[in-house]
This record gives sequence, C-alpha cells and structure tokens, in this order.
Amino acid sequence: MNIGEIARRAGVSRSTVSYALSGKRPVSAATVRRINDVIAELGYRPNASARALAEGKTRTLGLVIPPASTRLTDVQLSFVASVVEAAAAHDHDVLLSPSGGDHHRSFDRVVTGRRVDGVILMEILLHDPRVERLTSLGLPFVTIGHVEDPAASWWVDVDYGGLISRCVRHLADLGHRDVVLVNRSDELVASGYGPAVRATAAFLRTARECGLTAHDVCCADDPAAGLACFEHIRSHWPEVTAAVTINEAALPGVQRALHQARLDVPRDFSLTGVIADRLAEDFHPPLTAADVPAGQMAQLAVDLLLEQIGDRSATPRHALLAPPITLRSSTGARRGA
Amino acid sequence: MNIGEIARRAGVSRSTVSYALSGKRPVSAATVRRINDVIAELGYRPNASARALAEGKTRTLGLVIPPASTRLTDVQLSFVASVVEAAAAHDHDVLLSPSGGDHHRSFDRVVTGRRVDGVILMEILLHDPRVERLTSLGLPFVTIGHVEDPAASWWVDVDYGGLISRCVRHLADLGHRDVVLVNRSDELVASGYGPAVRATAAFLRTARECGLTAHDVCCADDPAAGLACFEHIRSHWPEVTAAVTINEAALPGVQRALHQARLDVPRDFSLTGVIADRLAEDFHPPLTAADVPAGQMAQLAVDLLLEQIGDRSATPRHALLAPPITLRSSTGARRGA
DNA sequence: CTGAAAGCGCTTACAG
DNA sequence: CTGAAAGCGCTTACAG
Repeated sequence: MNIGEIARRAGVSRSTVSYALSGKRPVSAATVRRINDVIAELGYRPNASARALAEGKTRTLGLVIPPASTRLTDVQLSFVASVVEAAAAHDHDVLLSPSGGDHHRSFDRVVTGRRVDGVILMEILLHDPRVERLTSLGLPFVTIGHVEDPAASWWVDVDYGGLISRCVRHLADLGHRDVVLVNRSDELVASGYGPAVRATAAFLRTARECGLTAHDVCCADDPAAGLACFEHIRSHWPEVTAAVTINEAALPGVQRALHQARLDVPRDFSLTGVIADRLAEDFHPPLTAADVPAGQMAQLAVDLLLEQIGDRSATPRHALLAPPITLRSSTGARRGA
Repeated sequence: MNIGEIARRAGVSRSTVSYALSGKRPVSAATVRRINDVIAELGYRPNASARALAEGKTRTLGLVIPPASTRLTDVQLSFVASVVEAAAAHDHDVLLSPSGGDHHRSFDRVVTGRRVDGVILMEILLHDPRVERLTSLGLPFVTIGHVEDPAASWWVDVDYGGLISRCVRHLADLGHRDVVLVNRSDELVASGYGPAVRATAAFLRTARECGLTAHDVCCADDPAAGLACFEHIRSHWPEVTAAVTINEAALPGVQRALHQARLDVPRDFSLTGVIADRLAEDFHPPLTAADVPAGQMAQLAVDLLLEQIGDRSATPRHALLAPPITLRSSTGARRGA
C-alpha cells in the first residue's frame, strides 16, 4: 500500500497524489475528490521514513530527559507532558532520550543520524557537555534552563536567582533574622546544576544585603531526606525561623518534620520558595511560593525550537520568565517580632 | 555526508561500507579498519530514515501515554521511564503519543505511516477503542493492563483482583468488620478502566465471602479529593475501621484527613492496597501494600513487543503478575477486637 | 492542471 | 572478499 497504488486506482500520476496531499500545487477539485476517496477507502498513510528522506525533515523533536533512576520531580514531569502536547499541536512527534549516567548511546542515537529535526534539553548544568555536543553537531536545540553564557544558545528559564531574592526579602520584611535555604542534592550542586547554583548565590547575597544570618543545606530529592534535613536544621540552628526551598520532592518530609517538632506554619515557622503550583497548593498550609510555569515554558521551548528549525541562521533568542510570587498561607511575621 | 562519501574516501563501494557497519557479510580486517577510520574522522552516522525505508523497520517503539491534562501517577511515570530504559537497552528509541481527549491526531500519526515497529499502550479500558484500532491496523502492540478477553492480545498486568482480595482477607483476619474501598475517579470507573473495575468486583466479592460490611467510593487523583473522600467516609460510615485503596495520588489527602480526625494508624484505623513501593514507604507509617513492580512490567512489555515484532505470527503471550504484599506498619488488629 | 523522471541515502540480492 | 545495480516510498524541479 503506497502512493503508487493510490495513483493507479485514482487514475493519476504519483506526483498528483503527492500534490493533492500536500497542497503545494493546484489540483482540480474532481481529481482531489477521486484521490481522497481512494485514500479513505484503503486507509492509506504516507510512509513517514520515505517522506523524511525525500524532504530532509522528520517532523520529530527529540526530548532529552533525566534517566529513570533519578525520580522525576513534578515540574520535570510537567515539562515532558507539555512538550509532547505542544509538539502535537504543531503536528510534530516527540522522541524520548534518557541522558546522564551511561546513556550516551541513547543520546547519541537520538541526536545523530537525522533522527530528529531538533532537540529540547532539560536539567541543564552551567557547563553542560550535551549542549556542547549539540552545538558542534549543528543540530537545532533549545534548553529549558540555561548554561553560563546566556547569549550562546536558545533557551527558556525561570529567573531562579531573582525569585529566590524576592523570597528572602519577603521573609526579611516579615521580621525574620535567621533563614535557611533547602537546596537540591549535593550531587546536583556539585555538578553545577543551574537552578541550584543560582539559587544559592542569590540566597546568600540577598540575605547579606538584608542583614540576615543565612545557612544553606543540600537535600536529596525525596521525603525522607527532607525530614532528615529539617531535623538537622532544628538541631544545628534552632534560631532559624524561616526556610526557602527549591526542592519539591523533599516537601512531604519537611511537612512531617515540622509536625513532629510541633511547629505551626506560619505561626512558628515560615516556608517559601520556588515550587510547582500543584504542590504548593497541596501543602498544608498552602505555600506562598513562586510557581514554575512549566506548561508555558514547555510551549515556549517548542515554539523557539520550531522557529530555529525554520530559520537555522536566526540569532539565538531566549526567555527568562519571572512568575509572580503567589501569596498563600505559609509565611508570617516572626514570632515576637 | 553520506555512505557514498565514506565509500569514496575509503576507496571501496557503498555496499562494502554498509556491510562493514552491519556485519552481515564478511569484510577483510584491513578494509574494516580503513572504513572505521574514515567514519570516526568524519563523525558519520547513517541516516535513520533511509535505513528505515530500506530495511522496512524503524527500530522505534511507540508509547501511548495519558494526556498532560491528567496528572500522571507515580506508577504511570515509572512505566514511561522504564519503557524508555528497556527500549534503549535493545537499541530502540521511543516515540511518545498522548492519547485520550482530542489527541486522536497524535495517536493516529504515531500508529500509522510506519513510524514505529510496534506500540506499548497503558491505562487500558476493558473495552478499549485503541486496542481495536491497533488490531485492525495489524501493528504489533503490547498493553500494560488488559482488555476483557485475556487471549485476544499481548499484555502484562498486575492481578489487581487477586491482590485486592488478599488485602481484604488480611483485614478480615485482623478482626475488621467494616471496610471501604477508595477507588480511582468516577470517570475512570465509568469508562471501564480495568484496575478500577476489577478491584471493585474483587473487593465486594471477598468482603461478602468474609462476612464483612463493605462500601466503595470513587475518588479523583489528587490529595484534595483524598481528604474530602475520607471525610465523607467518616461522616457516613463511622463504623469503618479499615480502608483498601488503589488511588496513590489521593494518599497525601487521606493522610491529612486521618490526622485531622485524630486517628492513629494502625491503632485506630488500618490502611492497605495496591501502591507504588516508593509511595508506600513515604507514607506515615509505611503502608502494608502490594507494590506494583512497574520497572519489571515495563521491561516485560518491551520484551514481549520485540518478540512479537520479530515473529509477527507468534501466538499472543501475556504475564499476570502477583507481587507479594509487603507487610509494613499500616495495618493492625481492630480496636477492641 | 498534470506527468515522467531524478533524487533523498540507505540495504541487499545478484554476480563475480 | 568485493562491486554494480535495483529498490524502499516518498517529493519536487522540469516540461508540457
């Protein structure tokens, strides 16, 4: 079942069938109808590989995700789902590639061999070898997150530094004097994971500017680590009355630790940070936080990628989003302040 | 940069380059070395579309996922990650397709036009139109979950019915008399979602066999619904002392409701069900539950799919897994029993 | 408005 | 052990 068979049955040439399908050349109404009838009857679909080979484009985007071993956070999951959705809206498919660990082969397979027209990369390091690889391959790509040099490539990101600064100022305004940053894991920070590094720098700088005493701790991406981390904070720095976090996965454990320590939020302790809105609202009480607009970011990333694919010589563009901080119920005046 | 260029530079024919790469015909060691040197120097990768067109296979598997609008559960997420991982281990890529809602176009694009060699489908309904579509297309597929007729197709599933039965018997053994099933959402049950329907049937039947009074309630896939659902249970059936659930996403809300009702688990109330192990262990206290072996199921699904692709006339095979119920700390004797 | 033909970059019988 | 050539199923200048 191929285009030749359709042409034969419709009594036209293969090129006419092709043009009737693509609309790239006028075809008489009667002929179009005859062709469409045959196609509908036989349930014909053009062979995607043949089309990709002839056209030089696959209409497929690559999406590089963290490996299965690392549990995806809620925000990361939103990125994946929204990228697929946005690509589908433009009639593009999404090819998945786990990266990191020993997944070089999968990454390589997806980004070479003209398998995809472009790639979306997430979980970006300040110096990311995958970004360098794609750059040297000359394959269009957009990162969700950005490497150190902002002008070097196409990206969308949330202004982690700016948002964390505003969280700290908010706590300072409420009279807090001793604050802590609950960061992502040691490993991520050590590997130069952008949001973690930028959040730390902004947190410490802003705390200094506001005259606050600041501590920062790394915490693995799971509830148990969140609990342990909070207990550590309580025993080492009992004077701390507020925390800022970018670690969503640790939140259930932080919640439990607060409860066990008999600390009421926000009466005894304030909590804020950069958190997916669904998680912020599920917290008890709902968290005052900057919501990461994951869906919007994913859509923007797809738009930028398609733009770049359409005009490969375009100058790199990017978008640094600064979502508003949503005031919910997890921050309050320092007790006795 | 194509196979002809490599051949020219290595001073051999294109077929020799092809055979050197595939190993499907003996090539002299010296020639292989010369070819490999040229390939390494130029960073050549065969064009995947051209290869797929010539070979008649894409080395790509389709994975149909729920749309972004419905939040993926932890187990579903594990399926996706593990399918990608297992496919990569066999040098296959994974093409994603959201389905459900108005995603017919994306599903259609992925399953037609020879875009993939086979498809893995999850979130199966007892009567699933996508299964019918794939069957009539003659495209190899494996479902995670199974339709009503077990012999009709290739699948892997967890024996929800059997596991729920064992949960109920476990509660009966502990002296509980009044039990409730916290099911997935109304919509899922109404649409004939396999696990929900099978869990309900097994729950009610086993409760009757054990002489228990049984209630069952539907609950949306989020914490807020879990909280509301549990409050409903408390106000309508205060005599209930144990719950069975297959709704992971509702658990945080159930936890909060238990806390607000000042109910200690397992002293005042027992809780069990079929739950991803990570979630079961994050609960407080850790849940006695049947852990869905998502990674193993995904791997099995990929194995079955590749087997089917390799021998399209093979008789359908399937695997019904019955993971052990892990005894943790969330079930105990009925108070005063 | 339509057709015949070249070309996309591979693989694989066919020949030697 | 190697090469020349056909073929996979499309798209798109070239011609009319």
